[in-house]
Amino acid sequence: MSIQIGIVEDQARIRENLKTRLGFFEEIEIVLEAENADNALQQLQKFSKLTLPQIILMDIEMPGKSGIEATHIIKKEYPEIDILIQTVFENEDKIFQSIQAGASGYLLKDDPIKKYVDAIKELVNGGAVLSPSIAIKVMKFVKNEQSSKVDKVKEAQEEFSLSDRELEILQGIVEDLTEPQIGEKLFISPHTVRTHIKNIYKKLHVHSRASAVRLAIKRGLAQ
Amino acid sequence: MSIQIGIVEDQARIRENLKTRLGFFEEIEIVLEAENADNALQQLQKFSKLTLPQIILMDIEMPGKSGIEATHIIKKEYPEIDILIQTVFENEDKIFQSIQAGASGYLLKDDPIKKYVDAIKELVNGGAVLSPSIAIKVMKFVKNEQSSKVDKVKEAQEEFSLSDRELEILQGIVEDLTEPQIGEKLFISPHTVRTHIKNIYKKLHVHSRASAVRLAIKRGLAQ
DNA sequence: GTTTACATACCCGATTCGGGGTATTCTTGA
DNA sequence: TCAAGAATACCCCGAATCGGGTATGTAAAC
Repeated sequence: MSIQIGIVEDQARIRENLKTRLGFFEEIEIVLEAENADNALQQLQKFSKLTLPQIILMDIEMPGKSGIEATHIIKKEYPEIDILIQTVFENEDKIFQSIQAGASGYLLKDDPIKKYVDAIKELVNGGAVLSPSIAIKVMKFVKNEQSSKVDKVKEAQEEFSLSDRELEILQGIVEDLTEPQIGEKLFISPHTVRTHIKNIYKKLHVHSRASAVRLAIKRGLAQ
Repeated sequence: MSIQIGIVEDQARIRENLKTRLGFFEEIEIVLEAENADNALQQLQKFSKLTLPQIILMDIEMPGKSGIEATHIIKKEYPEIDILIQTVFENEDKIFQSIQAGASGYLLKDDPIKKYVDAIKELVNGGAVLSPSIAIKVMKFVKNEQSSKVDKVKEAQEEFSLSDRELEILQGIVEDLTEPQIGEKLFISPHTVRTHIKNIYKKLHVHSRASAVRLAIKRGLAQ
């Protein structure tokens, strides 16, 4: 039972090349080819549910709708189709937009055809495939999203040159404590709290509690 | 020039198995083997900078320090060493902890040896490698982290039963506009703004701008 | 010794906010 | 028709914040 795939690629030379080379693999059957997204979408309408391609190789840069937009639409109307992006783009924008659109794989155009075949097989088995240079960017993203909370606070504290005391006062602001309440908590006069707040606002370049809270949360100074 | 690797794995049978099978590849040279993290760290101290292994195959579950902890330490003291996790664990906890610790690859123990060799080569070339069933989890994570901003706002708006107008007023609060300024912007009286704010606070269960801003940002109602 | 940063403390007037209310009109759904 | 929600508008008053200042003492670095 061969794997039915589609190829969406605006450049005829590349499309024919892919078709030819993938055609050598008897476990792969090309059932759709399109030169742009709209053409692909039109063709998809003519398939019955049972004969839809299982995987579509999708270019990104095409006239009319981009491959990313097409991915959005296909994943919405045909969720069972897996999209394997094939592209020259290694920049993070395109990578993350593709993932967001629902792509299950991201290969580069200069990856060897063997990699394409392996990827197609993995996708059919419910996995995902990332070219190594893409995988490293994705892992970096994951690492950054999960940076230790403590480290982030320290970094931001340094960025804004806040003293430890000022960070404590800021925490009181974020918790919506009044000046006297912060004073009570830290065993200082409300007047002292007021003075610290003025200094904090100066360092953060804000003029109100609302702004201070917003910045503190967005920049990792508080939760 | 062969690739120098290390193997850290507590189970002797698996360690020997890996060693034997990888030993068949002449582009790979095993220069370190350890039954646990501490042993590996001790051995690493005896290498000169020039002879350190380029890649370490790291198990996760071991007595004493886990492979994840060891990865942390190694990436800190020997940042040029790439860590390839080899493990039975497919759960997200372990995946993300490993990535956070600095691993460049994550393979499963039942992946074929060919995949190990390919992964080793890719890591040396500066890429990263994820087993397909791991890649799909990572991509899901990325997709979730990047959920459409518009969708999130709508969901949260519904969660708090805010009207469209109330959402606009809340945006004005987040932007630190005064009541008269919000009124000017939306062509209504400051009194009207005041009334909307009261309604918003009731729905959000807050009592101040600071709290409203904090909640709005944390819950996706505003940026 | 001097300077800077930090922590502490205080005063004052102006402004805004917050919460207690009041009210009318329009739209939608039962 | 009625009720509820939304949008609009207004009053009152006390509380709290904000920004302009003032000041002293300590510690560390030059």
